[in-house]
Amino acid sequence: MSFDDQLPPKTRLLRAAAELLANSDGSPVSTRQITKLAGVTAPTLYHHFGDKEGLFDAVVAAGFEEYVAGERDFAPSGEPLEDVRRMWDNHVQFGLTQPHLYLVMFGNIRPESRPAIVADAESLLEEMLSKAAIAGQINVPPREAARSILAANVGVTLMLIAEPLEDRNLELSTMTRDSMIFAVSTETARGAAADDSGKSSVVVAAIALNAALQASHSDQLSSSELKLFLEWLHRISSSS
Amino acid sequence: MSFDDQLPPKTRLLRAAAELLANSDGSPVSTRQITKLAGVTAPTLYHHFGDKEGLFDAVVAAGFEEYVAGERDFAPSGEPLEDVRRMWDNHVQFGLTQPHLYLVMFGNIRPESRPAIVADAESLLEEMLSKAAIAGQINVPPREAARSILAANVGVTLMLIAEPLEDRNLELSTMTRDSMIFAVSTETARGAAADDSGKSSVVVAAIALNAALQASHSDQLSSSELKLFLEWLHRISSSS
DNA sequence: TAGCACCTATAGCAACGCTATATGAAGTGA
DNA sequence: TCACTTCATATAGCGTTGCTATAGGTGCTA
Repeated sequence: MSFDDQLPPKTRLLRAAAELLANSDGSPVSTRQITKLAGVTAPTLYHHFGDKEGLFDAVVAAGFEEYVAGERDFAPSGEPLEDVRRMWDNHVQFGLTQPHLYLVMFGNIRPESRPAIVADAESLLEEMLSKAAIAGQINVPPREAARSILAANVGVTLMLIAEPLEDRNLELSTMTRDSMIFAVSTETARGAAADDSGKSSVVVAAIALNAALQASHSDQLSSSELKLFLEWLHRISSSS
Repeated sequence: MSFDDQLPPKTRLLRAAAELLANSDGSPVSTRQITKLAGVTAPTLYHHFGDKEGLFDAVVAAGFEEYVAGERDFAPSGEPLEDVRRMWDNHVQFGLTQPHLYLVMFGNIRPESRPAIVADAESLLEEMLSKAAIAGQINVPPREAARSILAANVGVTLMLIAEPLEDRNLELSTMTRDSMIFAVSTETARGAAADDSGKSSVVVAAIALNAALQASHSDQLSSSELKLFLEWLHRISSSS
């Protein structure tokens, strides 16, 4: 009926909220349910978390830790784009196993907590994409690529969550994933060769150099020189 | 204070709900607010719509009509993939101008109404993609392509909605859009490059950029800027 | 022992979604 | 014209929600 009485009320509240949130089929979870399961009374909740939303934020933060841990856990394969694929799949998997947590994290607009979470997820991806950029494997700046891929990843995951379980088709995920990665990558594992002027190769090289510079802290240029240099690089990178 | 008394209560309820939903900054809208603005009492709402959710569904349905109308309004350009681009942009625009409506439509899981809406949006896209398929312009079945593109479209739109208005960057949309379309299309308007021997370092990238720049006559930099830029490049390239 | 944070409980408020019941208006058939 | 049905609206109030004013314990330090 109630929770482990040894644990402090704050922890019991967190666990109770997480459990109820996970098992509620989309229906809202009331503070009374939570406090009853945790074996405490209302003011305790508000003392520790200020708000119902505050409690949920704490639950989400915990869930996000789990998500990030999942994203970091596998060792780099040496093939950055392959790792990006695994990060994508891990993201989808997290959304499907914890749909309610995921919805609070990504399916809502909550100007306070959401951008931070999104930014974190983005930088995880960007980190990996930077490696790909250094290896000259992508033709788009890592930051933009990360934003774009993450957006598609979120969209796919929400789509799958909303779909009834029986006709949930993961092919949507793999197809969209590979489309996005293919689009930003320099591999031309596609038919007809390319002719185009050297312009896009300039862009690729500029992006690669930019990423490499970020990673290496080269000291060949003074900081003021470097600043201007990077600005020019960016200008070159973002030419059409 | 109240709404046009000439209109039937049902219509007034719909308009009041739509107006309040549009102007509420994410905060929930109560039935009491709605009935007060519409100038009716509670049972009237429940007589016509059964439910608060029923009323909201009706509002969403109206909003969806508007969305579909927007998707259909422009005449086909004869270039199906170009039309897909415009549908994408229209979708994003709809989401940004009616964020709360959009969130109810796409950012939630509501097993009843959502799949129908999604299916409709999907078939609009699929219709257009079928034309592209007939013209041999895509290399993926239209249905799968539509699902995939729509998922990415939704993800991007939610991303943009969640972003604070001042640093909302539509480039995310166009880039993701073109990535998705490029990935499913048979056109290979892609640059060469991807020559690199695999070893990646600042030096290699700098050399590559240097060579590429020599060959391409990029006009992103003025001649004086270019001169200094190349000098720095050389300094970086000849570092130990 | 006194004082002081900290934490928790009792009790209850205002607002919420919703409804049992009643009343009015409008049409229909004899 | 009159009962009868049907649809639409209103009065009043139920149960639940998120939240809080207030007070009581508990364990420290002085």
